[in-house]
Amino acid sequence: MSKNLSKNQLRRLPEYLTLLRNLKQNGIKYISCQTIADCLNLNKELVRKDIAAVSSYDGVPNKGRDIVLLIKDFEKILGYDSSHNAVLVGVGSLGKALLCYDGFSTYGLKIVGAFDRNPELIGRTINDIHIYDSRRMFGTLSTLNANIGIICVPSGFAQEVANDLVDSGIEAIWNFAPTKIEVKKDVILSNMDMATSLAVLSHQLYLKKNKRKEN
Amino acid sequence: MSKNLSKNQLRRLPEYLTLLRNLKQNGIKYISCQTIADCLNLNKELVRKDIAAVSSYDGVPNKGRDIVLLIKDFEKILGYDSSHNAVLVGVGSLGKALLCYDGFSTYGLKIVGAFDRNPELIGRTINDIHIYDSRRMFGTLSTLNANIGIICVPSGFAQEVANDLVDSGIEAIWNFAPTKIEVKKDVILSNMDMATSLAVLSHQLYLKKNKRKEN
DNA sequence: AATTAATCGGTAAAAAATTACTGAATTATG
DNA sequence: CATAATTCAGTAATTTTTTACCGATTAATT
Repeated sequence: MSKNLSKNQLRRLPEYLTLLRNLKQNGIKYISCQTIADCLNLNKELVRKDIAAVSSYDGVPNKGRDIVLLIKDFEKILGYDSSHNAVLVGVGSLGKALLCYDGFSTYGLKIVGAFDRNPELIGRTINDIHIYDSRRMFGTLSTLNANIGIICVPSGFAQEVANDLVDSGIEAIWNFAPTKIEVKKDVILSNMDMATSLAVLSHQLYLKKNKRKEN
Repeated sequence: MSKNLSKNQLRRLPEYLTLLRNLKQNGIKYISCQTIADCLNLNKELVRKDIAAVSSYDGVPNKGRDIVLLIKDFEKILGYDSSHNAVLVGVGSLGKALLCYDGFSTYGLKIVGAFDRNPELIGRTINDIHIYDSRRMFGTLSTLNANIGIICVPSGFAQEVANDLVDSGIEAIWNFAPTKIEVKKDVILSNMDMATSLAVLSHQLYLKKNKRKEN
């Protein structure tokens, strides 16, 4: 079980995990790399490599791997086993949506508090999550025991909020604002980039349109 | 200007575009690949390749490229120039958030209608976007002139909704539901995958934690 | 007007990722 | 109990992506 996963590999892991969880739901006990590859339309050798990098034990010939153990390996590598506490900053439309979104627990994420600077929101509760004054982040954060900060403020404030989070001792930032932010390199940063996701789709529409013109 | 962009390239394009738009805001007129590389912490040769694949004209030595023209090239390749009309299906917490989100126009996307099957929502309007009965998708969709469908329903209904959208003649699907959906191959599909984004972050937290243990 | 400095595009080299292959091991089947 | 069918791990080959290099070109400077 190596720990040096490439970025591409890391992108595939959640797909495997989703599939495995589904299969387990359907009563499957053992799973082979070949089967996974077929399900996800991937090359079987690629899957073999990925699984080998994640799995803590060898597969069984003509049988595959115990799906329960494999899921555990994935969850461990992805850090989904030990639940992470997160705080969300910026209770606007997107922020509210995320507070109400109940799917995060699947990924071992729990939102334990929110911050905003709007007096009308401070003190209120959304989906049992308390909203604190973002100007008092430093003190509040330490009591919440959170190590992930979710940024949902408008682009113009994202960097400022990131700085505050870092100053308050956060370890990782998940940025939903459509802008680049910079943090010192021992802080982990992941961008939830709608632009990128949309770009893939939009570019293909562009190609399709041009193809039509040609004909 | 080639049109065969690799997936990695496609992922970088929105970053370039965001940067270029920012620079333009700040009054920059000309931009070189070197500068772009420096700003984004990328290899300059890589940037050169990417720009060459997108730009419709050559750069000027010792000067760079006209930033306005370059932005236009990006917007064209990404399909952001001709505005795409989209409909959103599933006006739950996330769906509402997206309806209220005003950043899509930056990407040439306009939500022209929404669908839900909840009678309390049907007929209402959110952010000037009308909510229609999702059971009457087929007829309604044709009047809205939309070619992108945004799926925001719970996982269990995502495939069903995708089928309805395809049957109603949609060209592309942007899936926000945390599940895999399948469509016939002439329909474009892009997943807005929070799991993937979170995985990157979560895995690094895992590595960090293990490192601490070692010491 | 000549020189300098910086950029470009194209090609070549290096690195990384993916795919293919091979032999050994194990379960299931006849 | 032997055979056949799968699967696995590890290595090798291929493809793709990224990085480096080089001569030509052009704007700015003197």
